Order: sequence, then C-alpha cells, then structure tokens
Amino acid sequence: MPPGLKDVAARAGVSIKTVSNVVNGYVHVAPATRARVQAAIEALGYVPNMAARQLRSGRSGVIALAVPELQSPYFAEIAGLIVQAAEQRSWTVLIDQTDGQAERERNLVAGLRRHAIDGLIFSPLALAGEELAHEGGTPMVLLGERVWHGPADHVAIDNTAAAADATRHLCSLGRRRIAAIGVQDRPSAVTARQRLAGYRSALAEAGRPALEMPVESFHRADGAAAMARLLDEGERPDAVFCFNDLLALGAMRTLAERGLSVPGDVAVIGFDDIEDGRFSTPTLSTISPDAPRIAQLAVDLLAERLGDGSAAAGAPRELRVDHRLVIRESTAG
Amino acid sequence: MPPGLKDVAARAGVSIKTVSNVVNGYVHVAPATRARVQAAIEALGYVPNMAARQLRSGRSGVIALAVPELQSPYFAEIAGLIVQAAEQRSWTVLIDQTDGQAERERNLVAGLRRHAIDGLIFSPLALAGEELAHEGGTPMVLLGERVWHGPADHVAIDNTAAAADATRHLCSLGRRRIAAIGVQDRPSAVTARQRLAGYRSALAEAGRPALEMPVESFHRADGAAAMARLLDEGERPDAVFCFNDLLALGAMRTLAERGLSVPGDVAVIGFDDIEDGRFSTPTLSTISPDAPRIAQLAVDLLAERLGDGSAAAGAPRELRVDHRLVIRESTAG
DNA sequence: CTTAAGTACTGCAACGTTGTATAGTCCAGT
DNA sequence: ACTGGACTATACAACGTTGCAGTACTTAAG
Repeated sequence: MPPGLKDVAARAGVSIKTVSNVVNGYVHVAPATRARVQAAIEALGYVPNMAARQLRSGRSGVIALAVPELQSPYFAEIAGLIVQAAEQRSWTVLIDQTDGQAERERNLVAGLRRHAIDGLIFSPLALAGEELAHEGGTPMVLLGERVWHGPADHVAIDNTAAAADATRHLCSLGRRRIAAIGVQDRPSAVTARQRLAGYRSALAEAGRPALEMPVESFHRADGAAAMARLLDEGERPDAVFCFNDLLALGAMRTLAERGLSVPGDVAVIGFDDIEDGRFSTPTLSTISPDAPRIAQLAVDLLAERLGDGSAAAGAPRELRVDHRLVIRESTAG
Repeated sequence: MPPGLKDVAARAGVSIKTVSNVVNGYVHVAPATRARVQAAIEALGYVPNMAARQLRSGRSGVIALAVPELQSPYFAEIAGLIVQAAEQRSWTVLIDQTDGQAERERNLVAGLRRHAIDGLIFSPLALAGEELAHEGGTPMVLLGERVWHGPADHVAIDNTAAAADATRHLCSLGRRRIAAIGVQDRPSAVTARQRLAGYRSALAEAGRPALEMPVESFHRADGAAAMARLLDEGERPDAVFCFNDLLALGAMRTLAERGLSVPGDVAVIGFDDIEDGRFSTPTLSTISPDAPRIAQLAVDLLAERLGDGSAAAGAPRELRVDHRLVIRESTAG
C-alpha cells in the first residue's frame, strides 16, 4: 500500500492539510515545516494519488486524442506532436484508435469517458455533421474543416486551396491528363470531398479533363490498386494527384512494377508530407501542412476552453493553419 | 454536474447501494427493482465516475504503453495492436512517448504514474539492466530480450537468431562484402548488440569479413548517412544488413542517389517488416516478427499478473515469439 | 412451530485528497 | 494597550463509489 498524506503527516508531525499545502506549493508554510515535510515525503516516497485528486477537483490532467489509426504515419506524427504540446501543460494524452468505426466515434462524442478525461482532440473519419454535436460535456477540439455548425472548435488547413495548389503544380509541368486518386463520396468523407473540389477547380481553371479514381481507404494498398485500375482502364494519365502520401507511395509502387518512370512518364504528388516521402525512390512531392502548429493550436484551444469555467461561452472557433507545396523528384523537371 | 448514484437512487426510489448493485450486476436484485433502476439510469444518462471507482478499488482500467516514439512505424504498429488486444479486456491504453530519454524512462519505472495505471508495457531504449528494477509497484511487461534478472516479464523475438538468418540469407546470395548498419555500443542498446552478435556469428560461420557501421539512432536519415559513409570510405559492400527497416529505407535512398542498383550492385535487407518496405522501390526484404502475437502475449502476461493478487509471485517469464525471413526485391535473384 | 438458510435491500465507513472555516500567534500602527 | 492584518497551522466536510455488516422478510427443513 503506497503512503498517503496521512503517513507523511504522521512522520513529519504535522496535520494532513499542511502536507497537502506543501505538496501544492501553498505560500504560507514556515520554511522549517516545509523542510520537515519535504524530508518525510522523500523518505516515504510519497506520490499524490491521482484518483483522489480527480475525485476532488473533477480534473484528471488527462486529455484524449482520437485518431482513426496510429499505423498511418500522418496520424502518428500528429499524435507525437500533440503529446509534446500537452506535456508543456503537464497533461497526459490518452490515445484512442477509432479504426474509422462510426460506433466507436459516437461513443467518444457521447462521452462514455466523460469522467476520466478533461478534454478531447478528435480527428473524425466516420462521423460528420450534426452527429458530432455533444451536449455540454467534455470540451472538444476537432481536427479537420468545419462543415457544420455545432459547438466545437476546429483546427485545419485549407484543404481545397491546398489541393488546388497541388493540381496547379501538375498543370504547370505541362501535364494534360491529370488523374486524382482518393475520391470518396461518403457524406462523412469531408477531407476527400474538399480535396476533390480543389482538384476540380484547378483543372477547370486550366481547361483540362478530370480523371477521378475512388478508393476504399487511404492506405498504400488502395493507392496501388487505384493506379493499376487507372492504367488498365484506358489512356494513361501523365500525372496523378493522390489525396495523401500513402496513396501516392502505393501508386508509385504500381508504376514501378509496370515499368513506368516517375516523373518521366507519370508525375506524382501526394499530401501530408510524411517522412516516407522524403526517402522514397523517387522522393515524393507533396503538400506539407504545418503539423506542429496544428498540434499546438489544438492543445491551446482546448486549454482555453478548460481554463475558463464557462467552457460553453465563446463562439466555436475555426483556426486555419498554413500549408506549403514541397517539390521533390516525383514532379521534378 | 453529471448525475451520480445518488441521483439515480432518488429517481428510482431505492438506496444508493442498490443502484450500485444493479450497475455491478449483483445477482440478488428483484427484477422489478432492477428494471426501475435501469430506467432511471437511462433517463438521467448516468455514467459511473471512474475516479471514484478507482479510489475505492485501486484499479483504473488503464494500462500504460511506453514506447520510444510513435513516429516509428514499428512502434506505431505495436501500439495499435496492443490497443486492440487491451480492448478485449476492456482496458484503456495510455501511450507514453519516452523519446528514448533515460530520465523519462526512469520516471516511468519509478512509478510516477503509479496511482493512475494498473500496469505497464514498456519498450525500453535508454535504460537497461538493473536500472529497470522496480520495487513491488506496478506490474510491468517488457518488450525486448531479457538481459538481466529483475522481476519483470519479457516478450521478444530471438534477435540474435533473426539477425543471423538475415545475414545468412545475404551470404546465400553469394555476396562477399556484407556490411551491417545499426551498430551501437551504448550498454543500453541491447537490441543493436544482439543483432550485431547474430550478424557476426553468421559471417564467421561463412568466413566473410565484418564491416560495421555505427548509427546515432534508428531512423531513415541515420541509414542514409551511414550508407553514404560506407560508400565514401573504401571498397563498397555488395550487401547490407540494416538493423531495422527505417535504416534500410534510408540506405536504399542513398544508393539510388549514387546511381547504384538494388539488389544488382548492393543487396539490402532490413528488420521489422513495416508496411513501407512492402511498397518501396525496390520492395524490401526483411525479418518479420510476429507483431500481433507480441502484442497479445504482452497483454496476456500483464493480465495474469494483474488478476492474481500475488503479482510478485511466480517467477518472471520470458516469452519467445516467432520471426520469419521475408524475401522481396531488395535481395531477389 | 422453531430454526436455518436464502433473498432483497439498506446504512455506514472508508478510499486520499482539497476547499472552507477557524483559531492561534506575532507584529505594526495607532 | 488595542485593533487589524498577515502568517501558520489545523479540523471537518465533502467528492462518488463500493465492501461490510446488518435488517427484514420469505421459504424450506427438521
């Protein structure tokens, strides 16, 4: 049984509350007393009991981060950055994998964990719109664009503009048949729909035909399969905009297998700027979102809602984060 | 303020304890009463307060997983699998990033989180040996070989044998100058040392010279830099065994930049079987550990220690998990 | 008809912590 | 000497839950 305030108090010859005051850095404690208590704490190896603290204060010091899957490098990176940002506030991050399952996401929002976490940073995949609304419970910050008008804060890059940037870049290389890999028309696939919109608008601007390939999900295998379909289907594209880097890496793999050169025969650009793309052969051009800033802002927004007792007060905010086009070998020359 | 047992009890016209009994599935509750209480629970949206539960029971239902970094695909995969395995027991996993910092790892072992988690699955990087010993606190399962004789369970593959398998494979291709990338001589770099041992023994067996490149850490950039040094240094190797896949991907990148073909000029094999290697150009041969089994066993071991009150009882166990050699393009032909 | 065993439910205490209220001490300024 | 304030320390009551002990009633067995 680990020692409690009681044990420390007994050893130091003071009251329980005085020990509590020392632990919490209360100012009005005589130096001698403080020293005695400190010594007792050291001697017994006292560590505050978080459960009891939380029971009293209602705060656990834990925030949850819900992402579709950790295996995806982009989410792993975001997760790592959020953990770091949370550390500055000495929060612990509990990472939840939703696997893109609506049921799981619903549970999160419904607040099944309500009593254990102070706040939630959530990157929704299966849910969208009003389904994300939650009544007065845990403060929540969403990663991704705001496409509805519920009470949660959002942090996102401008997906549509970024997709247009990527597509325009391909146009500027003089490519004419520019395909998009990553189309999804589920109503909840907000990100895919926005990137598609950006792609279409840039193509329309340049007067080029659209060539759109749907995918099940955003993994390498989906990219590889989509590219294969594209090649088998008809006149082959001379450029591909993939809605994330994993799709692009999969697509490049198929191109290599078919003996096509990148960017010679087909230029490829991705989205997310994951590390893999910096070391692939060829290296992958991409849209680089300012991930550290996304993480920082998400945590800051949450802190704001948490600090202020009136969490509900203040209109929900949408914060826009920068992105930039990174040109590497897969679209060089 | 969320409703508590008290509120439910008032609404259902029973005592607090009866509600508690219903919630906990205690058998001796009249069906009618149970129904009434259930209705009240539904109506108020009652959710048990985990903090209070933990305070009473000492159990939080949360286990921690400590890995060096989530950005590393291997750890991300393990993390995902462990979360899934833990879910079967309805445990929540709190993922901790140590960033390979000894201080951070020490804190974990010392049990700074002692009161908030029931158990710890730990993949140590900076710490080794007796430093990992911990007195009677939280049950702990270590990922990685047991190189000391403390009280914790271990789950690991046979790193030395696996490294020898990889090296022998390169020998069997008729390669003569087989380099190793990933050497580390910090006493805590247990994994690196074991893989090095396997490499050396296989080379000795085949009567080939050793060619060893140290690295700072196990990332793509380290692999790329090590490969560059290797090429600049002297007679170039015709095969490289990299101690993980990230190093191998980095090395392949350097080879591509230098215009060398893989496996034509240099065969490359990695270790971990991360997804990147299945889609890289060329695809990467590797040692594939049975990661799902590692995750399952780690969780099962922890459950065993947790279930039994006498956690200290029972000798610490070391479980060996299978691995296999996966031959892909980077060592084909 | 008594006793024992079983069922249905309740009340109290405790888990370890902190906010509030309070009491005593000491000194400065009247 | 007397008031007011700052300082130091304490006691008590919660936070929401569950283990334990206990009460009242029912049924079965002797």
